[in-house]
Amino acid sequence: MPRKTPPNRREAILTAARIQFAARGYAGTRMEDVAAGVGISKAALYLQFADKAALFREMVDWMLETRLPAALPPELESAVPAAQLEALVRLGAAQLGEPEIAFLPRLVIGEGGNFPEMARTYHDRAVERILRLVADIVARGVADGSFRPVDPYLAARSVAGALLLGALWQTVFEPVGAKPLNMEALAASHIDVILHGLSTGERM
Amino acid sequence: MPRKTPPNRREAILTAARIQFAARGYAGTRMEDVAAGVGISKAALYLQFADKAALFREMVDWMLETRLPAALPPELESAVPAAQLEALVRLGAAQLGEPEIAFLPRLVIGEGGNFPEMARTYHDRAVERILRLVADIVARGVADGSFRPVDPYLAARSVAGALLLGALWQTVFEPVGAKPLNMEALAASHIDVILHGLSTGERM
Amino acid sequence: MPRKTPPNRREAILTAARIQFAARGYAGTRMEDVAAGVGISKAALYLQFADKAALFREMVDWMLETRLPAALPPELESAVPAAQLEALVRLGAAQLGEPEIAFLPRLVIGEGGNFPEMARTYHDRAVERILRLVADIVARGVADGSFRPVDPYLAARSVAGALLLGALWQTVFEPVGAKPLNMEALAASHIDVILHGLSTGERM
Amino acid sequence: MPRKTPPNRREAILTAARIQFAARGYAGTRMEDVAAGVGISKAALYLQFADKAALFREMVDWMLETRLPAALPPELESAVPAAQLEALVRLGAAQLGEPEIAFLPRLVIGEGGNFPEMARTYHDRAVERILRLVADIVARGVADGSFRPVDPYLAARSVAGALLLGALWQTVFEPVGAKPLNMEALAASHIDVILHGLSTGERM
DNA sequence: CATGAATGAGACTTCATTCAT
DNA sequence: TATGAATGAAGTCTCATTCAT
Repeated sequence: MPRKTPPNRREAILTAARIQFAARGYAGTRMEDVAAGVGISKAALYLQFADKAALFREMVDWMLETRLPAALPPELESAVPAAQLEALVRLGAAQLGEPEIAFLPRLVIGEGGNFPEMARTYHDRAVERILRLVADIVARGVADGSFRPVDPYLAARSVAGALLLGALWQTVFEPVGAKPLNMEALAASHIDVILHGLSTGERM
Repeated sequence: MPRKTPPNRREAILTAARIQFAARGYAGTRMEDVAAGVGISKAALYLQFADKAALFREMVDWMLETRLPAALPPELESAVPAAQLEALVRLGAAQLGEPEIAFLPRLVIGEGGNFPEMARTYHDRAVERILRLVADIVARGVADGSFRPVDPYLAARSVAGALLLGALWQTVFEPVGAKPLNMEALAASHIDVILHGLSTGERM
Repeated sequence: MPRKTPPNRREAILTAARIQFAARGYAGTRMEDVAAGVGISKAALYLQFADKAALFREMVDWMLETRLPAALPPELESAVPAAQLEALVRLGAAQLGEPEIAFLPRLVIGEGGNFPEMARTYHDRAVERILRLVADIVARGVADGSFRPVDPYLAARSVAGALLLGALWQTVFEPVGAKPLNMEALAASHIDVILHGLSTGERM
Repeated sequence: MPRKTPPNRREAILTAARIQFAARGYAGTRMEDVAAGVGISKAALYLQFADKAALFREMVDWMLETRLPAALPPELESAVPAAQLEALVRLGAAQLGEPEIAFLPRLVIGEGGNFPEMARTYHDRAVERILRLVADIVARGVADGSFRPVDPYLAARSVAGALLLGALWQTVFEPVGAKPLNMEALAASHIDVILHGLSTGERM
């Protein structure tokens, strides 16, 4: 019926693709399912995307573009490292607590082997960026004496690891009956441990 | 060609399956690839395993049975909690540093959605067991005053998270060009941060 | 190649299926053969039928629906039982004389073991109905004194048996060299014997 | 264990084959099932029979050789045609009432298309022989004036048809819920109808 | 002779992708 | 542009048949 393709047609497809890929993985998702999710024909998908792999890749890219920026808070520029770290962990936990975002790490981990460029993109734009952000904060703390002299980039893994674990817990294990994990509580505990672990003790 | 089935035929298949599934994921692996990996015909696989899904599940179970026990060290029963934790993290890092084991978390994360029982088994036998082990050590430390009063089970995630991140880094991102991660160095740094974060400061 | 599916695509497939199944039986028929018979691809069959078994079952159902009604004559209501019986036998012989119909009993007999529902349907819709029809006529003859007091339902088997034998003769034995059987002659002889056997002697 | 093949090994296989083929048809029967029925290995079957088709054919031949002769009674040579016919129908009904024999017509009808020689053999040795036997009796009756002047060979179909119908009823339709058919009662009714139909009326 | 183990060939199905309307 | 219909390419699984012991 719509003569002109609605301008949001692409997004509608990407959204349907996100849902299907998140639920069934790349191989388990049929183009027909995605089409049905949008309410259009299979063939119409190919008017917007070259093939299934392209749809998958562009969906991941789209998620990185539209959802990730929100994860990088520009406003706490001036805070002390400890406060910045705390805010960042809390923010990350909140983001990864949402299923619409938490599925991404899972998907990248699972399909990365068959989509190297995608894994690379995800690494560059999400993982590396976040680790770098954390590492910078840690480095600043070390520099100003509020943090002990640790390797910032390695320490960043100590910071980020628990959040990744939490996200995967929710998407992989809770659906099969694992005890639900409260991401906020995890964040609070993690912040407590991490900040104690990093701080020199003078402040904080 | 071979006369009597070598007694390790099953294991040979499982090994080939491990390699293929690790490399291409469940859907990406063709039974023919596995058979070729063993040097037998496709049909011979079905002499040992009911179908592809069974082969996959049994491969994961087999990994859990044969590789996991080594991860639970009985010898440091009597050590102080901090020492136990340190040993455990070092051990975990070493284990997850080996590609033959590191692929498992990746596979479970990626295929868990389509193999719920497998995800459940992995959760029960690996994830939960390790978290519980760590949590028990932490609890003991809290009890004897060497650790600050933290929630042991949440803290266990702070401990395990970095190792998981390291394992996934190696299997997911290093193959696509990410900077190699030295698991030993990560373990050392993580131990430093975590023990500082948990300890009361009197000892250690 | 064809643009719009001809509206008779389903029927075309069913017809090709009839021919193949009649010629080779269920197991002996390959979906590829059926597809080739229609001039389409194998995959196109699955657009219309869920699987091979469904195609087989629906072909039999379709035959029962489209061909059977013709075999059940509603018009000789008012005739005397003997005349009704004669007409019915003649009609049955004519119907079963056509190869496009005669294969059905053969197929049901041969594959009924593996397709119980089909056997049941065939029994209900063809066999039982015809036997009942004959039995009713016989019962009417017994009631009006033109037939001897026989068990109508058993006598119906005496009536139908020869026709079944004739149909199977043509489909099973003639192809391997048996002496051809003239169904009309068989019908005439059978009518003679049967009517003499049933009648009281007053009329006829 | 048995060093020498037991002399009844062939028969044991044939018996197992009979059971399996009767239950599942030719295609539905796996050599493994037959072997399991005998309690030997699949390979052992090939020591006695060239291949599956040979086993099938020889099983049918074996049935014809061992079971059919019993159907031809030598003792009523001297009886009147009517009595001979009655005895023959009763005997045939009794034979076809046994499942171990009744499956044969069904099998021949179902698989005859794929085993022309078998169909031919069955025709020659069973069908034709019985029809000829009946026809001879009828001819004798016609000759001695006890039967009306009918075509003996066609009339033989009137005689045999009901029995065939009865046998197929039992093997094809009773297993799917059709009302059980008492072969003895059918025989009695059939004899009544047929003899009345054939006889001149003077005797009998 | 007997068999456990192996395999080649084949059949069914699925699905991403294309095309004529 | 949108789509219903079609298909080629694959992949899983089965099973009759064959060896080496």
